Amino acid sequence: MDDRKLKILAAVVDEYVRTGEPVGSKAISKLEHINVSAATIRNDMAALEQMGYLEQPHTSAGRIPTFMGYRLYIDELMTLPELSDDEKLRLDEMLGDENTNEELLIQNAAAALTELTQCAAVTVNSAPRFSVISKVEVIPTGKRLYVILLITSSGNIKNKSCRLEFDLNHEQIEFFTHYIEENLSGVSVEELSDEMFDKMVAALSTYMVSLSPLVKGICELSEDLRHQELTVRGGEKLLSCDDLDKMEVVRFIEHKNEFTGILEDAFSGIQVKFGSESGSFAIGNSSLIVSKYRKGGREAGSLGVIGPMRVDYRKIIPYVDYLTQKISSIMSGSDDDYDTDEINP
Amino acid sequence: MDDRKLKILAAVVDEYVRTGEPVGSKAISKLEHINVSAATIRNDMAALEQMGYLEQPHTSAGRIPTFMGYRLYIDELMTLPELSDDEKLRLDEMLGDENTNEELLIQNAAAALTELTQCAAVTVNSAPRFSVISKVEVIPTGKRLYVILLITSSGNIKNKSCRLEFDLNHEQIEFFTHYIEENLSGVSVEELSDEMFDKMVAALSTYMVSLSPLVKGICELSEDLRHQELTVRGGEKLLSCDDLDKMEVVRFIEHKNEFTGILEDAFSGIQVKFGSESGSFAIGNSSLIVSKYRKGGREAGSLGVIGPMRVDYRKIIPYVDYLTQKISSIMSGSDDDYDTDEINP
DNA sequence: CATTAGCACTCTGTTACTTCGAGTGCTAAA
DNA sequence: TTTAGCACTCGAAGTAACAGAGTGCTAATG
Repeated sequence: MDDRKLKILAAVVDEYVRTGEPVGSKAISKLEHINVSAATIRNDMAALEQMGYLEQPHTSAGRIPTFMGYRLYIDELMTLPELSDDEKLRLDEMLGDENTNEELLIQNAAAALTELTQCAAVTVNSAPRFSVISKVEVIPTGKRLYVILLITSSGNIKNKSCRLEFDLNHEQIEFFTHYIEENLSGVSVEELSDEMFDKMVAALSTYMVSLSPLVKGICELSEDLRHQELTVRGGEKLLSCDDLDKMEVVRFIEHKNEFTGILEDAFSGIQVKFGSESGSFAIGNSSLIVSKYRKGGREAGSLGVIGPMRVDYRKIIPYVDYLTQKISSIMSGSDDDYDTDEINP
Repeated sequence: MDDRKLKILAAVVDEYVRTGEPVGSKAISKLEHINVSAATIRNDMAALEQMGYLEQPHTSAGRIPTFMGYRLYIDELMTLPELSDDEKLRLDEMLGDENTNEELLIQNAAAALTELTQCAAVTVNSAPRFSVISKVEVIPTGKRLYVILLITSSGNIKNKSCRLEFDLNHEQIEFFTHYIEENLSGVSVEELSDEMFDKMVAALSTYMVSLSPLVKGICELSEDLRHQELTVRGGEKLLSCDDLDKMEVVRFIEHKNEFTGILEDAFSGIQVKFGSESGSFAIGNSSLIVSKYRKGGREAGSLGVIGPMRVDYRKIIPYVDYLTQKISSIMSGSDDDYDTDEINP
């Protein structure tokens, strides 16, 4: 693989991103940093097409990058400019001051991204990989009616109303909550499984059959706890770019919560994924640029941008990068962060 | 206003809904129940256009109904066919059996509507107009950390975590919950206002300043309680009909919760609203067909369809009507319905 | 007087044809 | 190996012609 060919590929991507038109050999040859003739470029472009990095919409049109082309560009070729101090200042302002609450912080970041990139911004809260159940509480609220309260080490609280067949006395409630806490405290929310609850129901049934609705309730709450929420902001921007299928866009926005998985990937740092690359992602020809933010050293969520594949990566990536880092540092500051030792004193 | 003109207007709407093309005088004259010549119809159509019920996309095209035309058609002219037993059976099946839980019931109804009408289905839970606060609970969960629990007569439960500046002893908590319950129990959720909470903060501050975060928390919870949720299902159907602005569709789906108001109208029964009629509704040229379902005699939510204005009202209205009635009767059956007297024993 | 038949006119959508230009691949020269 | 030149291809855009649907108007009819 020629060094010049890589240079030409990068130039094609840059030009295509800039103009949106298939780019021809002549346009490339006119670029400052390219010192070969159009004919040479034509030859190289033909080779790049052979190798699968470029394609022609039709004979006698310019070339556009393929997935492989973009991939190579992003992973190896692209040079990322530093954000200027002005830009950083602007982003800081859009994010809000240090006192902004966490949810608003994320919302502001998303708003900033949509505005600056003219794409849709997406956010997800991370799966609570490290939080554990720290407290269970059962509160009578009416005739045979009880509210279960489940609190995790990360400060998440869920509740649910349960109807039993008999009323419980104080001791029974004590026994139950103790039993549950003994079995669940310290267990990571992620590890909670239906089988565990089945076992507990079985074990409790020797004591009192009618407690099983409570266990079932706790089981449902633990599902709630694992639930991740995805938000989309500025989805309408995706309609203006016509390389995206509008149906798919709407379906994505409507069923957004089914796609939390894709924003959650093992390793951290900026990631770029293409819609058609991973089978899992809904919008064909789309591109997802996303990074994680952390809170007190732990992954707390992801923030990113969805746009067409033809998008200005060199502009967007620094934005996403800066914002997630800034958010991480704000969230991990001296603010009130829930922590295990504080919850269970 | 001629009787024949009304007949012609109805025929134009019917034909336009059926074919999607502007309808001309000849097409109308061929209909069975019309016994006048095309020329006569032309005269009447010109008159109807004068009166604002019809319009021409351009000279020498057929006529299409205006908002006013649709409005008149729906309010006065349209004849609604009864659902056949087969259709009713089909709807019943799609709804699920009597044991289906309430949320699923609504989801199924929405799914049925999207499938049968090829439009988007929308649902909203009603504002909790009649529910009142029935219980307040404060639970210590950590160092200076408390969970507030708010329970309403309709079985709605909300919680929130609060950090105080000092720890509270048992008596203080007792005092606080009593104070709150005394002031709030019996008050309709709808009536809760910021001023009320301000007063309470002021009153409590003589006793203990540091309780104000708790009151603030309850205030926020009461806002949560008033929060209505709107769901859209099958929104992508709206993209295929090209009289709707795709941007507006996406914006609507993305910000759906800002539109709960429009589905909530004073009187009950089937309602048809046009996007452009009421300034409040997002999608121009759209039509909203909606009705309320009830639970135990009280409004519990609304269910309906959003489509283009050119939609088969004679088909959709009976569907929405039947489904909401059926849901009401299922929900008001012998199932476990929360009721005030059961919650506060 | 309301209704109808007839007719000239208007406007759109479609098809066929042409032209234009950008871009290519190939060949031959440097 | 690179470059200049050239014939070729293909889509986009523009034009003309045409068919068809629908109208408004006028004059005739019961």
